Amino acid sequence: MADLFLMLKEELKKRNISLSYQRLKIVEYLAQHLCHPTVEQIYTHLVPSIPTLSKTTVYNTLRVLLDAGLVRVIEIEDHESRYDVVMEGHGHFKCESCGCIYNFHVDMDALSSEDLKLFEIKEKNVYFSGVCPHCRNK
Amino acid sequence: MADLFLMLKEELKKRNISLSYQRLKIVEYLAQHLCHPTVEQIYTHLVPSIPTLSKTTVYNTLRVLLDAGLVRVIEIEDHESRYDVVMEGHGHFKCESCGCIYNFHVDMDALSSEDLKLFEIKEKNVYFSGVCPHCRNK
DNA sequence: GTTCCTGCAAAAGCTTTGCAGAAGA
DNA sequence: TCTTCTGCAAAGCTTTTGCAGGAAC
Repeated sequence: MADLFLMLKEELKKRNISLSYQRLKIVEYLAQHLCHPTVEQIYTHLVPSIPTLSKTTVYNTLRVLLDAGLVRVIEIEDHESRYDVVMEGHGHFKCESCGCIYNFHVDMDALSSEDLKLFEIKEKNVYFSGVCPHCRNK
Repeated sequence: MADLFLMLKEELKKRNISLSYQRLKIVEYLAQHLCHPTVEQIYTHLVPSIPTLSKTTVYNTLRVLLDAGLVRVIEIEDHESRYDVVMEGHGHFKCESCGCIYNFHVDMDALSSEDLKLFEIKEKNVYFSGVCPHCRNK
């Protein structure tokens, strides 16, 4: 993948979204951790280097990115939202043992149904769950 | 579809889950409203006929049904859980305008990926969103 | 009598809102 | 200066837990 972080910065500049230090760090974190972090994870990871950071700012920033269409929310039978910065056609697999979320390729175009021919489809999500290879080997 | 309500009652009896009046009504509601109700919807609908009903009981009952494998939880970018009593291979479409959730047929077996060959897949969910025909015509 | 079910009240957890002060243009 | 961003505190929501009273067997 080309540098996702740079691409995101570019996109933000294009949309006139100012890039404060906090926002920069959050975007950087998202670009480096494609495992779909929760607000909690982002916050916990960044607080050591930005001691004044608040969760409100994490929420605010994610909301801004969401409105700009740069991230997507996914919720897989949790009551925490997770944020996804890669938008191409892929599904999400959640390991019920370690809780980690993996991406896998899905041909979203092939995924349709006669039942929906009169529907306007704007978003397609595929969520699997089970046990990942790492946990199976234990 | 054969009578889903009777089928569910049968399944509950098989599993030795006692069927109180409250539980009976909740199961009946689920069987009659396949549009994936929230706890709120179930509660609001049943309270007039069962004035002493509490949401705790709705939660309790759904938990029991969940543990018995008779319902499934779905969460589509809401912070409310919705409950699904039909287990066969189908996806869920949420209309972003009216909020209603529709089922549509998906060939879940055809839906897989090389990426997951080492994973143990236990559940497959397909969530679409967009605008339903009814709302498009407004 | 023992077990399970109900439902009030309170707590817990995630997210949003109000607002004042700080930072940036 | 004027606007935007930050972050504390508090509120809002959904869901869970503790527990006492009640129903069923």
